[in-house]
Amino acid sequence: MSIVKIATFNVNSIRSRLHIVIPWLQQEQPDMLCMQETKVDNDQFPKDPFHKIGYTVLFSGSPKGRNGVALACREAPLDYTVGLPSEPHDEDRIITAHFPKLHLVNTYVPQGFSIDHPRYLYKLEWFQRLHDYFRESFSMDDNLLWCGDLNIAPEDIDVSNPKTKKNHVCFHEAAQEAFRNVTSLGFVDIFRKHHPREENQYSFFDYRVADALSRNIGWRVDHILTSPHLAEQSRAAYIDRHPRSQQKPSDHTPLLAEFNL
DNA sequence: ATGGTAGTAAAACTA
Repeated sequence: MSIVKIATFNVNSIRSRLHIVIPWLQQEQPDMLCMQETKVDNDQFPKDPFHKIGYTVLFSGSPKGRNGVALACREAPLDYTVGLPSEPHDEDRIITAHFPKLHLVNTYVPQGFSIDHPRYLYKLEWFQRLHDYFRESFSMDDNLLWCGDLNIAPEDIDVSNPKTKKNHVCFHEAAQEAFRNVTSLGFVDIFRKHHPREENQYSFFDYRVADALSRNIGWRVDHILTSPHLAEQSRAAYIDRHPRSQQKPSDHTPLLAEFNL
């Protein structure tokens, strides 16, 4: 049995965040780092810096220069796929990797723009398509882990001023319901398991809010969720605010979880 | 109540 450390981090452009991500990996030494919003097409992904510090890196971007997901790991997976099985595949939003001891799904869920916009409907449908993917392609009796920037704060406790955010696409009731529909398959929120009812724990701080970090005005929209059996093997979960204090930080900060596997 | 910043890129568009 060994400790397996898994992290998720919306890097908001991997090329602009290498000065944070590479030293952070060397210091924290997670077994797997799931990244979102890499904002780079596959032919331009900076894989050499990861290889030089002993990490394999898988990635799935697109020519659009937005979205993009990646997975850095100390040991390469048995195999991996990108995209959802249903149309449109959104290969720049989801990467699935199969390891000997667990199955990992790293997602960048659509943000939604505004609750009266077609992109919000797309977000709600995306959660449903993800639900169908989990139900059809995985067993909740396996060690299954779903993580990433899920663009949803599940409850009032997960945002600074819940009363002012009821119509925000990352807090609106319909989005919360669509998210709960996925977690109802049996997913356990690993951060909440270890910090029940703990307030002021956020993973996203809007650049446009002055001094958001020091005033702790943020959102908990990045998550690590697992099947019940894997949750029983979790030993810790924590948000690492340190990278948010670096030069040119991402607007998100890493979330980590440790498991006895 | 609006707009605030940072990324992609090369003017808006996205978050």
